[in-house]
Amino acid sequence: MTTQEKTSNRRKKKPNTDETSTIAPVKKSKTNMIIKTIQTLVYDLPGKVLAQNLLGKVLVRKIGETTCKGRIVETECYPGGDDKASRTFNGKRSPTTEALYMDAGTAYVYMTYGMYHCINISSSEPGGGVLIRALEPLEGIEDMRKWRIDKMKSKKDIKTKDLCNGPSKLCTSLQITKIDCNMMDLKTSESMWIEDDPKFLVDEIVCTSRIGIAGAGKEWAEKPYRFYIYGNDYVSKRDLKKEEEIADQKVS
DNA sequence: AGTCCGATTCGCT
DNA sequence: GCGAATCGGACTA
Repeated sequence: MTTQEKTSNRRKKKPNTDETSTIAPVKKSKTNMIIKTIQTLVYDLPGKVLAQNLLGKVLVRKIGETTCKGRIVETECYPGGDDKASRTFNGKRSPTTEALYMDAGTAYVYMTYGMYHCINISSSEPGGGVLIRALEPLEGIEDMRKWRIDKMKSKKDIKTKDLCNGPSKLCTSLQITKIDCNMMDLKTSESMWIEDDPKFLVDEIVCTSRIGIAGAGKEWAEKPYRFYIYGNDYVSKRDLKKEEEIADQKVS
């Protein structure tokens, strides 16, 4: 099957209307073959739910003939409204944040520190989005490495583990830029989308505070709006104390 | 027109 | 661990 055929199949799938799960039900036919009803992901959910649902899913990026894939292992939600850390705090609108007010499942890509990009996926709240903070590289790894090293002065080698363990690292690795990807509809785009991976089970989710938003003040900086896959080695910053607590619970 | 600053990363100490 | 890099856009006057 060509990649184009795969893409067209993917787009024919029916949307999942069950808000509590995005895992496809597995049915058995008369011949006892397993028929899997693969569904497109549901994006129209509150950021806090979407952020957790996205864990374990696979972000796919096509650049020309190259396909890169990475499993989403770390996210943060920025729900807007009274969240001071959100760029859409108090419903503030500007040309740059417009993607966050668009249909859930729209990519919001912005430049930060004058040289890096970050990607969010808009959620159901007006002005709400989920930041993708880290991926486990799965496919196209050598291309990711090449693009990352190209951008560095030192040109020194990068371990696979370090290719996508940060929001701007993953954008560089997957060539996600504002000019190419902002306002992209991930439900219909042919160059970037998210796939379910029903074989991959998220064992446990670690929930902790968001990173790099001290300026928003203590109350909002401490909100438990960051989520990552427990024990995962591709996460940008692990909270080992939280992980220990989870480990203790598992034992008892 | 001028100022200020960031949802980060890199390279060096 | 710390400071520099680097620039678009929001905000002020």
